Amino acid sequence: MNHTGSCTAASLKKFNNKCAQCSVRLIAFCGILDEQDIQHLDSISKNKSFTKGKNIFNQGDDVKYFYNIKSGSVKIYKLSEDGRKQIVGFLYPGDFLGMSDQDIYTYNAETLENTQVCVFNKTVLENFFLKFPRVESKILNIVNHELAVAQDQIFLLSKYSAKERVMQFFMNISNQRQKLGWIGNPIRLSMSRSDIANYLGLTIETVSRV
Amino acid sequence: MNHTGSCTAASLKKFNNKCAQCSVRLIAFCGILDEQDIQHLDSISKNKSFTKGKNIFNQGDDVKYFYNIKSGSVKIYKLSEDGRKQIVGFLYPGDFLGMSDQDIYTYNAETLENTQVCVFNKTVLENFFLKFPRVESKILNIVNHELAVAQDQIFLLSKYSAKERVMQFFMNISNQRQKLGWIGNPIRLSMSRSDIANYLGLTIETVSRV
DNA sequence: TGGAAATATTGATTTAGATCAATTTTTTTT
DNA sequence: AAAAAAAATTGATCTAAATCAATATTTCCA
Repeated sequence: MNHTGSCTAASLKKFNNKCAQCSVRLIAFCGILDEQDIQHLDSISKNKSFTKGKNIFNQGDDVKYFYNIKSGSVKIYKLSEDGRKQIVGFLYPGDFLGMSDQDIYTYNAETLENTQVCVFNKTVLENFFLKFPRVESKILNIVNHELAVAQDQIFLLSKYSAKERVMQFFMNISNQRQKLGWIGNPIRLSMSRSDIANYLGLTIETVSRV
Repeated sequence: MNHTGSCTAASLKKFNNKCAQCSVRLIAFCGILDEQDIQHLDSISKNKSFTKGKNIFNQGDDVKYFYNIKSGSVKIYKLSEDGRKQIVGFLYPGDFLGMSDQDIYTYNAETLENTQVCVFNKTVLENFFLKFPRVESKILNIVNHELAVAQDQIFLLSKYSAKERVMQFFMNISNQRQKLGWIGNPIRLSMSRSDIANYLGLTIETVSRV
């Protein structure tokens, strides 16, 4: 065994601060935990990095981990049996992903750029919920928000014209950035035209035109 | 004061069994509660009936109540500023409705036929969650399922042809009925062609044709 | 039960956006 | 920095589903 340093439990604790100092803490589900309780969460989370275009998980895989995005962005998409693909959402710093109503992920998650995430073991985080039910309440609120966003997208796909869809997309991006406190101009989008078109239920040519 | 009967608390309790004997108990969120705990839920719930075509609540109203459907069916739909309407779901016995990510309902709920619901005061049920966190976990699972259904609908609206949409709709109805243990044939639909068309992002003429 | 109103079907025509195709621009690699 | 590859734009044509229109059928209610 390698002894490069000798630390007591107490002195270790003060270095165990990735959650306490996390840049997305206040906008993520962990924002409801105080300085004391965040240490518990810290002990069950791990940081991980993905380069651009990597799969975080795939549709059909067993749900082993939940994720929080720290930086970068992610597209989530579904594939049908015959290979058709539909992007059902874009996720940004502070967003939580990986939860499912089943034991398997119901969609693919792929990074749009270099992305840092915070990883939780599914079972361990679920046990954490038992100790801190307020955290599960917060997650419930987040999933309800995702549902509301999905219903808005249903409206868009069914009732909006191509022009309206693209306009709404930029409105959403703008609101998203405002929420993250980003005021960058000109706007640089992490997703391709092809991803935008797919998400909006249009072709790339139509998006270019409108 | 009117004394038509004198009951002790104990004798009252044995009549207080609408939840224990509820026909949808095993398929609704309350199914996870045992004979003991269901009594607590019973004491905070109230039955209510709506005739066909009545609003249970409207988009924009303050969220005061949550509902469980006991019998009948409900359509939930969103209205845009300029009056366009989009049905985002049909709900059946056992389904839970009224939860929102905000303090206001984000859609309208209207009965498709005579419908019996079970009503919970929002604040009271939220306090109940604090005592029985397993119930909130169950609700979280239900909302995750609704999200998965909404994402399937996004796929349908963006990638399926008119024929495929109508076929998928009948598949869903069929699965729904099987889950409720209904084997009725021929199938009687509670929603109009116009509702089906709206839900599937089509016109009534196209649904008639395919 | 009959007649009105609502709902559904079928037909003719139009159109928004898809598809096919040819550049042009941007990004990546050498 | 030049060449190659990838992504985006622009143009011409096509088509699935919308719209407009005319019955037909079902439901409602007096």
